[in-house]
Amino acid sequence: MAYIDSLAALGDPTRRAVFERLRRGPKPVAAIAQGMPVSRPAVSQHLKILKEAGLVGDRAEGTRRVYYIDPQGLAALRAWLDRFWDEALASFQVEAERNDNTQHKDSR
Amino acid sequence: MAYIDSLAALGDPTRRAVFERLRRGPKPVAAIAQGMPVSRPAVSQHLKILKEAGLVGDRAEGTRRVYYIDPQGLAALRAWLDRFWDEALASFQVEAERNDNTQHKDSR
DNA sequence: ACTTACCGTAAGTTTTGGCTTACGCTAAGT
DNA sequence: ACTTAGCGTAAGCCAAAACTTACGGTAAGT
Repeated sequence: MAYIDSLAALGDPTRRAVFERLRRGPKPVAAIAQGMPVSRPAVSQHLKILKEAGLVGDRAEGTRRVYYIDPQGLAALRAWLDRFWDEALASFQVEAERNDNTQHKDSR
Repeated sequence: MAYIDSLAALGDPTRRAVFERLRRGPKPVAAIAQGMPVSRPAVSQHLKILKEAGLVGDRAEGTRRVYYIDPQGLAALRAWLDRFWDEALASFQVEAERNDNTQHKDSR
């Protein structure tokens, strides 16, 4: 259940900020931490969690570590959300019809 | 930015469990808390946060409060995710082409 | 009217988890 | 070889937040 870790990971504001900084393309850690209100080690810790959640990947590039968004993690989250959406909407529909049947007299 | 609150809300495991119990349709609080490892007041507090995030709605039904999933909250989350998906995939594509250009000699 | 079922909220406690500082490792440059 | 840049990890601290117990309030049933 990768979507579970994804939601837990994206639940934190700073972690979401880290994640969104990779939206435009891969970045080394120092570049991500640049201008952020937290220290670089803090960013590293967040990246670790994001990686465990399958949301980002990393590669070594000399002495620096370049992180990038892993489309698979996003895909898993999207899949969960879509499935949830369908089910919720279906039950919503069912209940709407149920209300139509029970209220015979008046619209309002 | 409703999606922010949505992600923060769904970040907690028990809150996600509460939310998922409403997937099949509306339920009163006691029914939601039924069989959960936490107390009923805890569930109430989680429902409050889910409501503030726009993920659930509630209506009074006699002495009980029936909670249900609010499609709008899910829609906001989906919108954010889709937008993010597009951007991330685009930058991913760009980088893939960049790699093709820099490696002239050999595949792999 | 009295009781009971159902629920929200307050207060207080405990636990989670995010952050910093300190340290160690590897790769590259001189 | 020595230095420097770039990161990851450990230890410890602290604030946020999740949970429990206790209480009060409303609606329905008797």
